[in-house]
Amino acid sequence: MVGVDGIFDSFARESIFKNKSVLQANYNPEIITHREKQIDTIASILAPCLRMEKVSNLFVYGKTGTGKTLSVQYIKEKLLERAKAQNVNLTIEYINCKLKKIADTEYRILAELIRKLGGTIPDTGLPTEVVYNRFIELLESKKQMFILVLDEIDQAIKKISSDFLYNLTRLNSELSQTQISLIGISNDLTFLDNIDPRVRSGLSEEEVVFAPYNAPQLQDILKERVKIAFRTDVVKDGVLEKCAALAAREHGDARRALDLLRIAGELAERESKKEITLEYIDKANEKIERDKILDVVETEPKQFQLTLLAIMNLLESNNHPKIFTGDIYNTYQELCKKTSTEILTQRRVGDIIAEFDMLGLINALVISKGRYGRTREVKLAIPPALVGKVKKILLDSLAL
DNA sequence: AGGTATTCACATGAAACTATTCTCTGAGTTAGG
DNA sequence: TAACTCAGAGAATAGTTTCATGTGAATACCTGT
Repeated sequence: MVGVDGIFDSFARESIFKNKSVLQANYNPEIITHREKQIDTIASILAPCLRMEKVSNLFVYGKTGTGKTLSVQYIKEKLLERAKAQNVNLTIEYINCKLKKIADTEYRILAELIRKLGGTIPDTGLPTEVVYNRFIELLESKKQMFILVLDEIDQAIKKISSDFLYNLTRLNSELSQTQISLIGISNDLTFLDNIDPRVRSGLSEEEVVFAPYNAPQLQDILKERVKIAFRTDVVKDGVLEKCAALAAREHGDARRALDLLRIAGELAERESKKEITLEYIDKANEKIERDKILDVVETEPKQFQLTLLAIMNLLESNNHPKIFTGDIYNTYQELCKKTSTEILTQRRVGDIIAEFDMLGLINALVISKGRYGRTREVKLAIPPALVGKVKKILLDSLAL
């Protein structure tokens, strides 16, 4: 252990970082490498707004970390600059629909918009229709072009019905002063397939796809940032390439590549090293995985923790590596009695198991055992090195 | 042996319910003129 | 009479229950050889 003074000392020394924020997620670079084509396309689609002409609704697809949000934000800034210079009354609002408690329902998205436009609206208690009316009122208060960017729109539509989008596209007919256009950003490429065709045609008049970066492209991106982020000679040979390769494996996620580099840097610095070597990338990779898992396990509500513990206990006692929903439910019930928690229905526990699958803590595969029914076959996806720690967290937090 | 028909043990979906938190409204109350 | 208080009605939301329907393939059950 270094001790508190030691920690402060190592921070007082010269950092290997020159400007760490460059590697953080919210950083907006001057130039967006390898996205020129998409940016041009989007720009040409949106350009008519500078002449106060209605802009086509636009849909942007691409996996996480492919630069969708970054590109759209970039164009937004440029457009606003230009609009100001040309005296065009243009408003562009960006809303991330995934943010819990802020914009993940119809009501909240509208409320957030109203706030951004300078209105006030309570968090709850009002009929949604009232919120609509206030929104329209605000829009109509002056003549303007309004572009609404809805990021991670697929997340929101899973919860809200697609009527919401329909209403938005239809809003123009109720507006006399304002022209409103939508830009939807989605991680899910199949998203548009499962929504109402009426909505689809209105919504996605134009589409732009962001393909995943490949490893060389990721390297280029990293190179750009490394120049600004680190002091010279901090990043050893092969480090960039490795970051890029690891991230390319994760569907070309640039964010992941940058995270790897940043955390590797932090780890190296913590050990008061002057350079980042390959081993730190491996450590960073592990740390990212570990933190993600531990964070999920810790913050999950009680019933989820009980379910997870049931799964882990079963896998431990049972030599077969295969366990099924029914077994889990039985063990879960026992655990509930032991902790005097109320027992949820099997229906619900089934959903909880499905959610763990989504989170990547387990692998659950729906199989048919023929005469013996249909069920999920569950395997733990937590790395063995972490199992002990996860279990301890569960036992602690459940006071067992 | 080969072909159907059953059947299990859940999965998956939709709707309804519950508890909580919050707004708005209007009746009743209060205090000052 | 104007301002204030406060209870009740109505909303949104998250988490759940209830009810209903779906489903893939191992078996049971035929059927004719």
